[in-house]
Amino acid sequence: MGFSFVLLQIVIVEFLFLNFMEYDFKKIEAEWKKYWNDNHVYKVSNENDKPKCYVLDMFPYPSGAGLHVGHPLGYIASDIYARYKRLKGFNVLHPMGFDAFGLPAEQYAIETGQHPAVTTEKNIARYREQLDNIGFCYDWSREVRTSDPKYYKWTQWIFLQLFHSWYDHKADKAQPVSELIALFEKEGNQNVACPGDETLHFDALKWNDFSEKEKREALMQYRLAYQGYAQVWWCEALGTVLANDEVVNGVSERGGHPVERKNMRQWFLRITEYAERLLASLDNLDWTEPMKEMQRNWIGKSVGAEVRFGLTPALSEGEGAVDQNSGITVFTTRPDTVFGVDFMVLAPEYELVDDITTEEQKEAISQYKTYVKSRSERERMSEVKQVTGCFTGAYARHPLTNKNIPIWISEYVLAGYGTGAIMAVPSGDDRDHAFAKHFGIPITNIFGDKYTGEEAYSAKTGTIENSEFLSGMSIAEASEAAIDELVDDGAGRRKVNYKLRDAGFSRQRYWGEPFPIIYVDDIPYGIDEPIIHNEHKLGSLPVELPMVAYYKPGPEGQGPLANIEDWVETDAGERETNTMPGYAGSSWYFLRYMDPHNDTEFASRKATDYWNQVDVYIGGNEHAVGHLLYSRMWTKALYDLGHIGFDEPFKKMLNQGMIQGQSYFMNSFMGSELLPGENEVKVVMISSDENLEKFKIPFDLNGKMHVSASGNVVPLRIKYGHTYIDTKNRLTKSKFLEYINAVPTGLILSVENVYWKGQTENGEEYIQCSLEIEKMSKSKYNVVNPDDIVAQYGADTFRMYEMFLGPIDVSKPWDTKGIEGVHRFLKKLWRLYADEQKGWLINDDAPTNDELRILHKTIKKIEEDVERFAFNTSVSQFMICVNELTALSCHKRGILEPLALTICPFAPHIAEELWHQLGHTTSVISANFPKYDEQYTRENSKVYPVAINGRTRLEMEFPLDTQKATIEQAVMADENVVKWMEGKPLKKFIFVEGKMINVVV
RNA sequence: GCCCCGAUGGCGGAAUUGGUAGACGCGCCAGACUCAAAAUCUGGUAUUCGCAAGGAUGUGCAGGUUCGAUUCCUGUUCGGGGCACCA
Repeated sequence: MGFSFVLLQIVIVEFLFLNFMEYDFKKIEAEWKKYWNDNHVYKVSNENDKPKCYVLDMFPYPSGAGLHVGHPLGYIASDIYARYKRLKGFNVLHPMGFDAFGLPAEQYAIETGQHPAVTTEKNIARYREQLDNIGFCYDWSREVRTSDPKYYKWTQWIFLQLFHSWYDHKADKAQPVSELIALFEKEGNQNVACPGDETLHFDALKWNDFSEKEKREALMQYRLAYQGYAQVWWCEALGTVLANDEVVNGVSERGGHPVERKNMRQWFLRITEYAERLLASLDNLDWTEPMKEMQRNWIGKSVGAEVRFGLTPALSEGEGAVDQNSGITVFTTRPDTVFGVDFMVLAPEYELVDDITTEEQKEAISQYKTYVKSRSERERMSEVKQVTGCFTGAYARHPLTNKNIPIWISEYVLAGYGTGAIMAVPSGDDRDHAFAKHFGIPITNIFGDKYTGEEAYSAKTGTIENSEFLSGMSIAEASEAAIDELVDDGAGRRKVNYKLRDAGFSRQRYWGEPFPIIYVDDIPYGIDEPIIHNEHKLGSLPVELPMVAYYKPGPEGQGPLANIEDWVETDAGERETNTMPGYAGSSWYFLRYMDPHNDTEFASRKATDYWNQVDVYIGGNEHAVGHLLYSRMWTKALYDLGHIGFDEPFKKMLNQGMIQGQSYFMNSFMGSELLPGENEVKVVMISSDENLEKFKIPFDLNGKMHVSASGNVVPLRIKYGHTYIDTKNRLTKSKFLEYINAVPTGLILSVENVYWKGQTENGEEYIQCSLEIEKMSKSKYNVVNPDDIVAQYGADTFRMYEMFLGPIDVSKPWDTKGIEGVHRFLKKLWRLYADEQKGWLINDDAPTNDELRILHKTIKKIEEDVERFAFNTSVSQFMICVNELTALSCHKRGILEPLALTICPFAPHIAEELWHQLGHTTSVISANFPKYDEQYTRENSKVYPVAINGRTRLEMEFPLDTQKATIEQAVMADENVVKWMEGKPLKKFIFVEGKMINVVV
């Protein structure tokens, strides 16, 4: 014992002496993080002569699971870019904050009683710690949190701007509602079509006669933030509205209660008024084409016609008659098919349905509507093979032929889509065709031979037949002619339709921004309006979210705020009890970073003019249409109203791919699972079907089988599987024991129950497991914490490894295979500067040409790569550079000082350490990025691949400025070329300068 | 179902504008150093035929355009993301 203690001491002493110049990333990283923090190295000023550059990350939602290795992928990329730009002489704004309102915190509050503000605070602290650990150059003095009253004060303020605005199509911009009122007083609304209700018409006289309520209701149809009705998931048992996410397989995720669609009064943003501008200005953005394409598709502009079908006399006469004016208007992109209409389909929610349904059909229609209430929009759109519907018994009148057209309802027509009604042309549309076949509705053929009777002819070529005056015309001609005729008859008009729908802006939740709205006699007013502000002194923002003791929903599906009577009731009236959705705060946060502590404005005009648009925005493409579209709309609205000087928020947009998790499942295992909160034992059989057969597993052992919907046995997930599984996806007996001891699985697991698949090379028994790539998420137990990686290898290795994994925009599973290589590279880099035994190695010898070539090529490559965001190839180049310099035993300051600067954006800690070791006293980030010298990057000859008939056969070297004729002569004279030509005559000689030579015979 | 993306060695990937497919790293194999191990270094490593020289094949699959295709076009399969209240 004593002996080995002495030995240990010797070893330690030896270790300390011999390794004093070792690459000690722990020490280095801790030291420089402290230095950066203490010296405010990353603080950015709004006053600066340098050109500006705004590099932004999508801010995270601080979830309880903490940051996982997938989050930093984009952050590292933007950090590299920000540091690079700073070294290149830009004043770089690179901020970070938190999207802190959201459903999960509230859900957690419901379950545990902890206030969302408390858990959010805690989660943010954790995120901050994890982010700091990676060494980002954020200016934390500019941090924003959407749940901070100082922040959401301005979210509410912007909401009020939208509430007090309308979209003026003549000026093509948002204008204050006050101007609209002035207009109405003068001439009514005859010159400003009403976006919310096309049937709303009034003159000045009528307007002035309107009551306050009527006026406000009319204005509501114009406002950019307005109230309307929308369907939500209503869960009777929980007494609450559920998010789409919380509804799984048609029942509530919590408790498995039934849910149904319910119409509720909601706030909306009239984003549809911006549809055309959002579409048009995409062309000028430096976004990826797929990203723009997704937005275009989401906006979904289509040109066609609106066609009005009248109702048959039977419906509009006699007792219980339907109003003669209430025909059915449809939108169609194919007016040319109007003579092929065999029936009409209304969305089951369509208002008129109950009025027109005949006595005989009432029961059937009612039953069908009940069924549809249980269906999500997604299901209704995607399950196309399943045809459902119901006949109303009523008929419409075809506007051109006067024929009776049966009116059906079906779930495949969505209420919020177009007009909520379609004219069905079975011979030309697949779904209409399937519907007609299914219900035996006779089909009119308007495509002649093209329609076979088997399937619809939906191609957009050919001529229209059997269609009166349209017969023989091409589709384009027929469309025009049909629209002209419909317009003449007063039965239709040309129409541009957008798939884009107004954005629902209400949530029946607690943890979100309260609306700055008070109802006076049931009329909603902004709290900045005189009736509230002057008379009741309630007008100041923010409307703070009150503390609550519990998070139960309010009466009739209202949010929890409805329960707080003191808060709801004010002198002026009742407060709005809904809160704003998650995207409210995130729609404008990039503006707040520019001037985060401003108490009097959301951001000063000076600050927004200086920083202007975000130069580079990096984030996941799951936000391609949601967040990015809303931000664009808010920016345009703020621009229209004169608050900012630009109308697009993000000049350049880059997507980061998702880092997926690796989940492991046992394929051959038998055990039993204790159901959560119950004493019931569920048998979990984990096996391939062959094993089920083979071992005749008693299904009825102690309880139920764990069987999926498809009837297959569900494989058992191994939580945090990556720490237990070997390289051949096997769980060995010892690891299995370790697993069941360490991880609470909720299972009764015992070794006796295990069916061992076989034995490993070492003779150990194992369970065969399978690997699945899934989203990295806490609930899937496949999350990898960056802290663990940083602790083991350091932040610089982690940063470079994430970049080395591949292009940032590609999704890939997380795998630590290969991280060693990157770590080795950094150690090798270090050894160019310092030797573990001999210490500091830098000398002032003059660099050789070879060394200079390596350096300058590297600088050039890094510059090109960073500018095009190809960081994976940068890492490769650094490796090549270090390998070559190592081979040359280069320890020269003239090479290694610029190299330290070049690698600084990627590995800032080691760069800072080396920079200071080289004798500098200020931060490496304040230095200048080295410039490459072309004389070292230019080659003067090229080894050309010579191909015969496109197949590379040999190589020949020529000086770069050699003429084609000279090369041709030399190539044709080469004996190898002659051999490969096999005596055939030369057909063509292709020479691409600097690339290749091809001899065609 | 609709929209968008992807598929290249055992693995992550490279090939930037249609011009030498497999850079760089991991893994694996062999060797050096070492009492030994770790660390480090050197060489090899797409498949296939061949002792070798060398040849043939090869970028999910089937076609097409081209002197030349991982790259462009058409179709198709599989995987991922989004589809409007998760963020």
